[in-house]
Amino acid sequence: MLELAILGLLHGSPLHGYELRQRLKATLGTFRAFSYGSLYPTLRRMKEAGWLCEDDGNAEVVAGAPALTGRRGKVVYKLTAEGKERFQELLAEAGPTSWEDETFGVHFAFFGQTDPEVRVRILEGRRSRLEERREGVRTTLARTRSRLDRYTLQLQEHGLESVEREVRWLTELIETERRSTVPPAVPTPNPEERGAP
Amino acid sequence: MLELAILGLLHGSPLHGYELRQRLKATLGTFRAFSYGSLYPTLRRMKEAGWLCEDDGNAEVVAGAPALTGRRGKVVYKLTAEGKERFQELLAEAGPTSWEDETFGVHFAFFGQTDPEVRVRILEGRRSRLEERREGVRTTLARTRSRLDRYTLQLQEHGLESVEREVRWLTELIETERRSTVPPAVPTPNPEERGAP
DNA sequence: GCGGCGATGTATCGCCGCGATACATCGCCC
DNA sequence: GGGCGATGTATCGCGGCGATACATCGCCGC
Repeated sequence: MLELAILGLLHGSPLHGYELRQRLKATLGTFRAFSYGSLYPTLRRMKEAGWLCEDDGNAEVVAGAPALTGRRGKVVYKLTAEGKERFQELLAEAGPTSWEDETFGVHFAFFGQTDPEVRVRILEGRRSRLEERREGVRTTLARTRSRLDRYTLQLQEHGLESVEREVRWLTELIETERRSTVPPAVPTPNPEERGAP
Repeated sequence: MLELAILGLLHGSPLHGYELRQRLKATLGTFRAFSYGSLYPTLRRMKEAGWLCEDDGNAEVVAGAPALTGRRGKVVYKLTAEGKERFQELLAEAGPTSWEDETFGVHFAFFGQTDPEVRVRILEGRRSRLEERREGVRTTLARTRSRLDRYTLQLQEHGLESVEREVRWLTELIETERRSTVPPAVPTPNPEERGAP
């Protein structure tokens, strides 16, 4: 998850750890913080895996930063070719099957780097998982409702509403995505039915 | 966090691991699952700490025979006196300062076991943390809005709305809590019922 | 000039919880 | 009478968090 985020941010421009974290907060801050305690080890791991390498010395490509001259021990990372591959690979993957998994958020943040079909697929995947979850909660809630005390019940219902809200959001997004994917009035007769309803 | 949940559930009646997990899903399922991978180690830790003990009513003396090659019995846990203390202690604590911290949900689920003042304090604490967070997001969002691409922006805004929604929820709860808390020695002459469930 | 202090910057440690996995027993239905 | 799903206990590796430890930089007051 963090891996994907790093790949995505570094896809724009090379960055060093601290800066990376600022970007992380700026782009994903609403649902995830990512402390240094995970950032630095992950960077190291990724470097060892070959997705990243150090961009030392000459690069002044760092955009929008104050007048920094990289003379200190800043370690600037950039993507390798394998890293870019890996990024696309991860982006296109549907992401794990857990409803708690916030990897979706990271996927979503980098939707700009993907094709429309992948976007729709991922949005629908996320929605399905949430719907399963919603049904699960509804079922157990219906079965146990009478035994739950007031607060537990309120908690469950609030949670349920959150899930429902996100499902609605996703549905909107999917529709928008579909609408904007409409083939631009090409005179070609529409021979191909696009998969899932 | 899981510790608090276990304490709370065992406060009702002694349970064994599997059952505990079912309850966990039923009462906290909307925001947390708690796998066995955390449940069993936590139980062990808590037992060692003295909050729990085994509620093994019968037949423990048969230790001599090496013949029991299988036959793992259910391990039923119950709270010790210290465990009950610990529960109250944890319940009354305001819970850590992180906005991601879902310990609040566990607190809330066991509000029935606490006094009204503690409830209000915890609700307000949670709300404060969310408000801080909301302001932080708003600020960075205002500053970086123009540089963010469409999807990132949408993500941030959705997240922001979620936070706002929860703040509203909490505010309602606080008001309800305040209203239903009978202020000591204030003879308000308005006995009208508000139709609270 | 100089001393403090907050922002920038890299890095590690211990803990917690998750998902996967392994293994064993029970009970019900075909 | 046997298969299979629910019940049940337990462990492992890993990803992420919060705290912490150090450095350096740049700006402020004095």
